[in-house]
Amino acid sequence: MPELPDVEGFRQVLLTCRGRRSVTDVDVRDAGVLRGVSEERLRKELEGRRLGKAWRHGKWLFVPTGDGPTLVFHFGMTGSLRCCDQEEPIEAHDRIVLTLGGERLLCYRDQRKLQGVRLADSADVDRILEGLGPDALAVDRDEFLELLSGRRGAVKSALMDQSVVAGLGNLLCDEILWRARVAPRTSTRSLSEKTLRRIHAAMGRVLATSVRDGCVPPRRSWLTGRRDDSEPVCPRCGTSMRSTRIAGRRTVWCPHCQN
DNA sequence: CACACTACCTGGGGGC
DNA sequence: TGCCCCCAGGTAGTGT
Repeated sequence: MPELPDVEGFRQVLLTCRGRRSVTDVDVRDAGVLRGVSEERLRKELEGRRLGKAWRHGKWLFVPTGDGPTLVFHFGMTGSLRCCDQEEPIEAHDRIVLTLGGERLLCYRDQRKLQGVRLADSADVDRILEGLGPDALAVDRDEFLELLSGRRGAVKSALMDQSVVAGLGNLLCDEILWRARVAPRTSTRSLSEKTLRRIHAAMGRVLATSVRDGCVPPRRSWLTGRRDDSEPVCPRCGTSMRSTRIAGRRTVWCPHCQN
């Protein structure tokens, strides 16, 4: 599920989970989501510390803990973060549950465990950021053109590459290219500057709406709202949409609008 | 270096 | 009903 807009929503969950209460309990219900940190160390480092102001880069979420290490979340394809009262039931996929201020629960839920939770010192944080391009929400037009220049492969592959631009995932890329009327397999190198600008503009609009909604909205007027139909048609022109695999991911596009 | 492909996990759905 | 295979909004590792 989580692409930039979803993770931005999880950041809001942290910011609004009743201020910055200190961690009073750390319940690791499935150590399979811990990356490079033991259950014992996670508990030791977090208990008694206050969660600072969360920040996000691409699909990564960073939570400083006062003078301690930074708590780092990545949500893979199925992760989420929620804040609830202690009375609410813990579900099977709630892998880590933090108690804040003795009363609120912060639950890291993730079915597939493709990614996970880690503790990072500042060097670790730098290492993560080094592998990422600029955040998709912060890339201006000129920088976008620069980032995509010299790329040979499919434009969708370039947009999906987190080291180029951070935050775009499979749904966002299809949505952006559909809105910009560019076929996903088009070689990046063959795109005119004008077309690249159109993609950048589409990225901005798609992200703005998606961040507001906390996800890429499955509206019927969007490609995302059609892609799971048994026989999807383009919301713009009614043409049957095509489906293929690019960069290992299912890719849906309109052969009429996007070419 | 740029790119493509697979493995890593779990669970839901379709076909037989 | 059970089993098997495929698929799913991500990334790291490996090979070309």
